[in-house]
Amino acid sequence: MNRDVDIPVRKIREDVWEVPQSYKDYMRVPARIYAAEALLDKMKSDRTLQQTINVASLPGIEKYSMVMPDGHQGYGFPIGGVAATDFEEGVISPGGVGYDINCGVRLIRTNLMEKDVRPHLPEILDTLFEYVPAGLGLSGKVRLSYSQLDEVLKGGTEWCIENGYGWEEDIERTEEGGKLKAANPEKIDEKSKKRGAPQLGTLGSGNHFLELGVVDEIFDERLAKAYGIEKQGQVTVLIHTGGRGFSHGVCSYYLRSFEREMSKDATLSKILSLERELACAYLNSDMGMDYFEAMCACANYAFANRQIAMHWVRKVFEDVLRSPAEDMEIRLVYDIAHNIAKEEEHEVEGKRKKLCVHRKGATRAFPAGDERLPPVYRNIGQPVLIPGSMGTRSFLAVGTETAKLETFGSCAHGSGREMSRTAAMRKYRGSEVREELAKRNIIVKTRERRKRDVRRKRDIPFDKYGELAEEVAAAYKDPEVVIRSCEVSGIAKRVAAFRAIGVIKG
DNA sequence: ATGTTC
Repeated sequence: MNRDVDIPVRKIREDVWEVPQSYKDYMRVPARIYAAEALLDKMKSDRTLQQTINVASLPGIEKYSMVMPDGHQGYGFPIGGVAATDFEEGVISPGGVGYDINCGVRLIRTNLMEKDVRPHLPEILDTLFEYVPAGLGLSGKVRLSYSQLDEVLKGGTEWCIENGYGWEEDIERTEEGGKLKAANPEKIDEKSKKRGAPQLGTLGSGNHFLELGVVDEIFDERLAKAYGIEKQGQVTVLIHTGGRGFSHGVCSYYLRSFEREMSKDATLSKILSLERELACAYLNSDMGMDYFEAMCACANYAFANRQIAMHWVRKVFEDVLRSPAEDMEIRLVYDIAHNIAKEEEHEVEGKRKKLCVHRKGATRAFPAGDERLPPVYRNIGQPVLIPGSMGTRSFLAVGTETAKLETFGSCAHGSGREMSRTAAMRKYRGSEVREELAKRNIIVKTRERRKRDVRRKRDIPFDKYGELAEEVAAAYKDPEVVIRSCEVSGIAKRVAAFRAIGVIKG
């Protein structure tokens, strides 16, 4: 079961572990694991540790190849992987970003209380479901021409605000102001543009969701208040989605191109033979920079996607509750990317360096005082969003000095999968998952499947809510364990917890 | 994650 028990892992301190660079000759830096022992043991049952070790072979990697407490096996990099490479001499790797570029989360607060919203919950969810389509391959309500799509790719959240999809204040409450300046629409292939143009403002599938919740517990009153989180029972909204089919197309396109290019370079050829999924290109090369600029465009698309979804949340609350969004104080707390490679400066061995920080299923977590934070949060610290799964709590945390010093200002991004989708489908029935949540007063809305649309697996009976089983809480790590490990290792500090009352599941 | 197999 535990295939990686032979890897030498030594304890650095509570919930921090290290595999020395000397373990393999291709490692350029040690591998670091931020996790409680039980989480570390789970990482040994799949390829998580081996993948973290492989990432340590990337040219230009600084300090450590890291994996966060919710880490598990992914494509090339583990999900939960963090790796920073020298921007001048190092490489960029699409596997260190993921297929869903700028998949991320947005937390919204309101001044409404659970009792105000409960009676209207079914209507709110039904209406939201119309405005923010959930499921594979669907089109959104915003219709874009190709030239408008290019404007979105360059402008991100700014384009949304200029075109009536949000408030000016939403911009500074989004990581990087919702706009990566290096974005270049010309670096996107036509096929991805065609696929992505109609999908803006859609939720997608899998673990993507739009969730109405309430404040369940406040751990730090001062910070919570600064983030607009004031009391138990206060209604909040979480949106988890990313760059849709658009980003998937771009990632696939560049992975293919990278593999062809790598065989021409001796150093990169070795990486390709070690692990094909670690395709990469020097940032200081045409191919590397093309991907970087395309990836930034995808990131802007995803920021815009979540911004437009929030716009519909404001509109639906207005329509159903018959009150202006301003009066209900439907305000963005923060929007954060958790699948991205960012140009950031960090201190390495006493020197400030320009790095490419890959966060793949990992969240930026800057502490108070960081000059890159917007004025509203500069003296408070960056809000860190760690959503749970269906029926478990989600957390709002804050970045720490330890994170800044050790993990290039990064921490966990959520609970992390623990059971494969197929395994979850075999073990649980979607309808039962839905009923169990209903017993706990959590309404789940999702696209119902028709029998003829579902490719039958012989041992799994048809269920119109079948896909819900893939996202059952038991298929994920317990978020309480993940947040504890973030705190014990020192890379984040919890501020508040939320529990869901209504979920639109993608 | 994903027009769930270019």
